[in-house]
Order: sequence, then structure tokens, then C-alpha cells
Amino acid sequence: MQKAAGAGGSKAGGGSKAGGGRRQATKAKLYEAAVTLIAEQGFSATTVDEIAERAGVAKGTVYYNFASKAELFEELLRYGVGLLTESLQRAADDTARGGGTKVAALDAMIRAGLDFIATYPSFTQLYVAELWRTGRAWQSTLLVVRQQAVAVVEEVLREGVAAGELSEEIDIPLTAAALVGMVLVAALDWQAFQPERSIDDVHAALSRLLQGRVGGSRV
Amino acid sequence: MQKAAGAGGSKAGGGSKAGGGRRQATKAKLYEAAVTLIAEQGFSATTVDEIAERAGVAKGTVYYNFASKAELFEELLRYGVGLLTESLQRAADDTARGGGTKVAALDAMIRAGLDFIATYPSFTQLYVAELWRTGRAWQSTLLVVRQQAVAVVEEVLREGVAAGELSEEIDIPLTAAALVGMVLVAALDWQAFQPERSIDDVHAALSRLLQGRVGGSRV
DNA sequence: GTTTTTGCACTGACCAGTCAGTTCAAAAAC
DNA sequence: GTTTTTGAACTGACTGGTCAGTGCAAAAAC
Repeated sequence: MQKAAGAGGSKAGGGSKAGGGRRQATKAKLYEAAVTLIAEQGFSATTVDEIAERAGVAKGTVYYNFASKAELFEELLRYGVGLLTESLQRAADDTARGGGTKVAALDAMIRAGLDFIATYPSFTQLYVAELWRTGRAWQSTLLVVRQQAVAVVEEVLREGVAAGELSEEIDIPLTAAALVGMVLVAALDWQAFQPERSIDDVHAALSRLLQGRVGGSRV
Repeated sequence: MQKAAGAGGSKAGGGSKAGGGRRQATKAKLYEAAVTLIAEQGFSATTVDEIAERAGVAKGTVYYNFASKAELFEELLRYGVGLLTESLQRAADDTARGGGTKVAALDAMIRAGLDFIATYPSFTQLYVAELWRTGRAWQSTLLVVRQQAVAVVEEVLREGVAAGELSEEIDIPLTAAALVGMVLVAALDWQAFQPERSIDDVHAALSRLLQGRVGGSRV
């Protein structure tokens, strides 16, 4: 009797049998199907049947791989923000290694953020839609995951201030949040309402804002 | 039932037929109930029964006043963005009347945006969550309503460029979107994750970013 | 007397999650 | 090397519950 299913726990293939890879592949298909549907319709409006159908698996398979619809979603969030954070960090590190300034690093991170959003627009949309919602089950997951991403920006700001490259007066947590927001919203808006613009145009506009080349006069 | 403090007089004469006062009051109660619930749970997860209960009216009343749940939501969107646009416009006009610069006007608009979000956090949350979703019934309503708000910012940017106060190189639509995004996200983040900060702190951080006082060096 | 609200029973669709059963490749037994 | 067993992965019909929207008579407000 192989009723072991359920949340059965971290049996997780462990042994590296051929079966392990298969399961991962199924999960990947489910992530991919879920991210688009949830971005378009929202979590509640997306049914498990739809996700299964788009992924090309049976509904039971969803429940074989995830304890619930909500858990599938939470794992998807962790997975996606992991990708983003990695990409931001790499941009910052590469700039540092190349001897660039901290402002250059921020600029590279803006570019990395735009690239990420262009590659995974659905994920970004879904993330923004859920981030500030209070009282949901996955609230704590989101908090952790947001902090991961914002922390990368905060660190570069902090280093910039230490290096005397950025004003000491800046409020690091608030500025980091504002920068992230600027990129997120500008990119989503670009995709949704001004798709004819190139990624370079968007990058240039944001870069100019970052470097204070919008206001011609300084008081 | 607690009166929705400041949620809008709604007695507004205008086009209202005779006897519209009572009905308007019921609608206002429903808006208020719906906005909080939908911000917290999303549109699909919020039931009409919940909305009616929180508003303190019978379910039948909801359907007497609105054709459907979706229509209630659409009217709510129009109503809310109307308030925001009005507030931004007033900030811009007041600054102009006082002989302020365009940068000062943008600064005043940032403040007005923050005030609005602090007053109606749920509405903002819900707006951001829905704005970039594609393929929903109210997509077209949102498009109109977004354009209304962004247009106010674009106009001030355009005037600023014309007056030689802002760089001619700025990309007006993209910059306007980025500014709006910066304010929205920074404000939501403030409310959700850094509520101990004062509105003045947030305003100062955004103002600094707008005026290019973040990067100390200019290339 | 007209408009608005109430209260409540009802329906039909829809949906998260379950479970008994199937598949198949690799391991064990022969 | 052939047969048998094992069990992880998967399937899809089914269940129990939920919810948008309806219908209507009576009460309340205007």
C-alpha cells in the first residue's frame, strides 16, 4: 500500500534515482503554468484545474507534489525572488570587481532588474500584486523574500555612503524601497502601456533619475 | 456603524436626482466596506455577503444599488482615482498660484500622493494589485483611470522642460511613470514595513531622490 | 404613493481537496 | 535472462462545501 503520499514529507527522492529528476520537471511545469495564470487572474480566481491543465498533468499530480494550492504558490514565490536576488547581487558584484563606483553598481542593478522583469513579467506582476496584502497565509514568506531583495540595494547604498560617494543624509531603508519601487513600477508600466519603448530607453530614464539629472537646478 | 470619517461627503449636488441622498449614503458605506476587504483578500476571495455584512446592509441592497459585484468594484475604482487625481491637481495648481517652480510643484505632488496613500491605504493597495493585470473585465476602466493620474504628472514635467527648469533630455512618459511608481511603492512599503517612520521622513527621502541629491558626484 | 431597504429561502455553477486505482522502470528473486 | 515485486509518480471521477445572483413580500424611509 503506497498511500505514503499526503505531505509525506521530505522523502524527496533522496537517493537520486531516475525518478527524482522527473518530479523536479513536473514541479517546473507547474510553476510555469501557475505563474502566468495567477498573474493574470489573481490567486483566488485561478483554479487548480486550470493550472493542471495548462501544465499538462492531472489534478492529482498537483496534490502529489504540493500540499495545497497555497503551498504551490508560496514555493513559487520563493523560487522567483531567489532568481531576482541572485541577479541583482551578481550585477553589484560584477561592477565591484570591475572597479566601478557604487553609483555604477546601482545603475547596473537597475539594468539587471529591468532584464529580470522583461524575462519574467508575470512573476513580477504577481509579486507586486501580493506584496502589500495583509493577513494572507503567505504574508511571512513575502516579508522574508522582500527583505532579501531590498537588502541587496541597501548594502550598496551603505557602501556608497561609506565611500563618500553618496550623501550621508540619505535614509537608506526608505531610499532603497523607493529605488526598488521606481524600477518595478516603471518596468511594469513599460510592459503594459508603453511596450514600443526599448529597454535602453527605460534604463536611460531611470538612470537619469538616479543620478539627479532631471532637475537642472539644484537648491 | 461608524461613519466613514472623511470618506467623502457625497451629498454633492451635481447631477444627482432628487432623493438621491439616501442611496448615495448606502453606496458610500458599500465602497468603504468593499475597499478594505478587497485590499486584504483580493477581488475573488471577497464575497458579496461579507461586503454587505461589513457595510451593515442586506445582501439584496447591494444588488439594488449595483448590477453586479464587478460593477461595484469598477465604480469604486473610478471613485477612488477621482479623489487622487483631484488631490494631485490641486497640489500642482496651488504651487503654481503661489509662484513656485515646477520642481516645487512636483515636490508638492509627492506630498499630496503620500497624504492620499496615508488616508486611503487600502485603496492604493488594491489599485496597485489590479493595475497591471491583463484580461480582466475592468481593464479598460483601469487604463483610463491610470492615464488620468499620470497625465497630471506629465503635464507638470512638460511645463518644467518648457520653462527650462528641467533637462530637455528627459523622457516625459517614462519619467512620469517612474515618479508615480516611486511614490506608490515607497508609500506602501512605508505603511507595511516601516510604519514607525513619519510622513516627513518619507517625503524627505523621495524629495532628495527627485532633486538629485542622492548621488554626490555628477558625471 | 414612490423609492429604497430588508430578510431569507433558493438555485445552479464552480472548485479545493480526496482517494482508489493505474503505470512503469528498476530492484529482487529465481 | 526471465519473472516477480516494489513503490514513486501519476490519474481523474467524485465529494462536500461555497458563493454569485435571484425572487419576492413586507417594512421603512422619504
